Amino acid sequence: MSKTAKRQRLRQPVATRDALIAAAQRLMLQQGYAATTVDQMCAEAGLTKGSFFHHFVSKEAIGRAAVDAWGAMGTRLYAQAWSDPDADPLDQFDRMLDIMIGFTKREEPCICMVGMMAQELALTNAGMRDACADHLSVWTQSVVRLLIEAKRRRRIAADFSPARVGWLLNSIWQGSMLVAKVRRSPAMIVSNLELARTYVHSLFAATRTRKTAS
Amino acid sequence: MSKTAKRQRLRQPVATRDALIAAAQRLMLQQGYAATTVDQMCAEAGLTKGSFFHHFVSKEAIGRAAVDAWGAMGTRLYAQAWSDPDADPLDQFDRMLDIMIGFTKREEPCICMVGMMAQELALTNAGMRDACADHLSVWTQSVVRLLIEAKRRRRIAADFSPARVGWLLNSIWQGSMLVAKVRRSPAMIVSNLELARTYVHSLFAATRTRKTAS
Amino acid sequence: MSKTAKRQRLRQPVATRDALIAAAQRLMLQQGYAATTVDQMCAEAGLTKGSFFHHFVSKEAIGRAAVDAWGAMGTRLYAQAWSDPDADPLDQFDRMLDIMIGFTKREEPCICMVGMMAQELALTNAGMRDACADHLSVWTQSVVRLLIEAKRRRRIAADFSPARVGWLLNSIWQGSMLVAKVRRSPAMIVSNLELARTYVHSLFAATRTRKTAS
Amino acid sequence: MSKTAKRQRLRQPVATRDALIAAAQRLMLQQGYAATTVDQMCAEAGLTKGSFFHHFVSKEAIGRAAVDAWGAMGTRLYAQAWSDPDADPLDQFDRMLDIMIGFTKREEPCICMVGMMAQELALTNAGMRDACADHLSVWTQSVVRLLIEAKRRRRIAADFSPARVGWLLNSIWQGSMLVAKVRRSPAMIVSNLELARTYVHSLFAATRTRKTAS
DNA sequence: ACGTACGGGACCCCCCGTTAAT
DNA sequence: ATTAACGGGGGGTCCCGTACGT
Repeated sequence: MSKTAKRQRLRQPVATRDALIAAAQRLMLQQGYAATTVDQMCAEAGLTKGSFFHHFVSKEAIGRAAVDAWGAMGTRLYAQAWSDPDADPLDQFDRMLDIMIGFTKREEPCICMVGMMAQELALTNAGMRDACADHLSVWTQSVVRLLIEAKRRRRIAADFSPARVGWLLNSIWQGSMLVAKVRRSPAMIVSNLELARTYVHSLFAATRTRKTAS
Repeated sequence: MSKTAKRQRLRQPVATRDALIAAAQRLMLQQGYAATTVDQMCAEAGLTKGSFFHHFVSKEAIGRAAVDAWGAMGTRLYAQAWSDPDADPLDQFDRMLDIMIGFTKREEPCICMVGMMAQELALTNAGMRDACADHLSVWTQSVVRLLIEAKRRRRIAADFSPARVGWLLNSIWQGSMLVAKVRRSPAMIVSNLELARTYVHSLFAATRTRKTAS
Repeated sequence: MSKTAKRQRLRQPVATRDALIAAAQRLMLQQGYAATTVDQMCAEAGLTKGSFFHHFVSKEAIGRAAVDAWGAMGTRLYAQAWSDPDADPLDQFDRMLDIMIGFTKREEPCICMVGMMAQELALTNAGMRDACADHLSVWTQSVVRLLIEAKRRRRIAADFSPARVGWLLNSIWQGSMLVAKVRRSPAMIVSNLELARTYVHSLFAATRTRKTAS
Repeated sequence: MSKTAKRQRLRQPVATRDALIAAAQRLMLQQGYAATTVDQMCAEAGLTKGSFFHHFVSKEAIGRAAVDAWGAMGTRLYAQAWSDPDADPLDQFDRMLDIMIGFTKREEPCICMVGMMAQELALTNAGMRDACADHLSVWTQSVVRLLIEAKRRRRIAADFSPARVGWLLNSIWQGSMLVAKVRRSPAMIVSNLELARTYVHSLFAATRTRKTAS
């Protein structure tokens, strides 16, 4: 009894797996993929290496799982912005920016797992590269959809390509986190997001505040 | 004879050192810092590992030297844009964007050593982080100077902070390279840079043609 | 098959660990600490280097374990001399000297692991130094206890300090092994021990034969 | 001019050689032979490795030179004790012990280069072993000569072998330095030497103080 | 006499993954 | 599901020694 009890810590494979993924995210966000060792992840999750390879066939596998979990988390996070499909597209866009800004206020430095893995592994690990591309696309497509919808509903100041603007916004977001990390200036991320907000609004003829006021 | 056959290299320490740095840049741009081994760099430079540590005291040292060399290279590259101090600031800005666009047309994927090292090491290597921050600042400051000068010479559409815009542009540049890498879409970098160009121009009331008129 | 052929060892961690310690003792006694490599110890123990660090966190750790094992072995060896607490202290002392003399008759050169590590590492490795000091103290204290007891039971020729004499004896023992090693003269150790025996006896007024008379 | 001046630091090959030997002694006394690197010795002596191998063909060569220099130094030191060949042998012996005791009072820990190298290298380096044996013999023979002379001049309490006692004394001296190093107790060396003094005096019928008094 | 560039090698450490057992 | 023991195989570092200028 006591022996078997001691031996099997949880018997909750899902929880154990999630703990490993969380450990992978923490460590890889901090150190990158290559510098993070399986032993470190095991230590963080409180188990041993033999157990690790029961849940993940390789280090690469947990890396993939960690980015995928991160992508899903991001999708859930942003989903709050467009939970109301009838809301004004620009309002939804603003809510999304606010969510991003909120993300920068956390204690940990504002880093994106997808951006980390993309930068480090894109040229050497095609699977990881494509996974990162997919996660970035999901978010970008949401923005593009918003912009298309806004174009339909509003007058535009000058024509623009929603897809191009969507990718620009994603690039700004990723680049801001990167640059802010070395500068240790989370405030710069907010600054960049606000400039992006103004930019997007400027694409449309009437500013939103005026529109709602009118 | 057979012993003396395995002669030393060229007795050109500077060339050897430069070869090592070039190898470090090539490999680290491709694989990242941690995944790049000293053996790989030596093989690329045609040197033995025993000799490596005569030129660099550690792997970290060559990493630093490689980013610093990259930073200097970038500074030289951009310097062409503002070689003529009397030129119109916005023209200089456009030339700089053209240089960047030209950079994306090379055969190798468009990656920045500073951005790579920053992403991977900012949180674990303070020295590298600060070096990267310095290199980013140098370039940003050049842009900021241009914007300040442009503000003085031209009418502006709406007030803006040159510093904030400068960092936004740098974030766009870094983020574009990051995102383009996973998407394998160098065209997206050009798209983003063109949008940035339009954005900056839009900050000023008068078009550039007026300047020539004045 | 061919893969499973290279099976793991015996799955006897204790035996493996002991084999490693024995290998460490053999090699370090022969070559010293610094000149002994982890590879050599693994080869002697029939283990691979990769496995070594599962049992010992570092080379220093196995060095410590090896001296501690040596110290324990010595304590067991000497314990035979004072197994009978009622025996005459000088008889016990003589038995101890006989045990030492027996130690010099083995095939291997008569060397003490504690003395080896002490000489080489005392000034650069405080942990090892203190461990060696402890092992030396244990043995010295046993001798000191004997001398104190002998003083109580016998008349002394002239007053002496048991502690000082105890450390002198230990110094003779260690110094004899050292000098005998370079002279390749184990006989000298015996000679020194016999002189030490006579010296200790001379500290007491009555010969041992009187004791049996009393 | 200035170039050649800078290039050849001393043009005093003997001084440079001596500086290297002194560095070797300092470092090897501290760390042992194997742990001392050629680079360390060069740094201590203020020159570079290329120059080192001009003076010594190998690391082993400087090791030998260092022990030989140490042996010669010891011989000079002890020679003060028997500078007057007509003096009483036991007085010369006492002076020698006083010189040894003086040696323990220095700031550095009391260590003997010969004992260090002997302990570490006796079983792996026959040349070094024999060199150490020679240096130990030289000193022992001086003591033996003293004891033989004393036996001729004085009445002895009981017969003894000068050679055996000479080697015992040397063993005490070496063992005391070894044990004192780990115990960080230079006082123990003095204690041991004083006990040795008393022991040697006890070999002769009349104590010296009485003899001079009478 | 002395310095610099370099070669070859190996040392300690550790890393990813597997196997057998519980 | 979880663990400990273990295997290969580098990774970074450094070490001793040499060749070759000056």
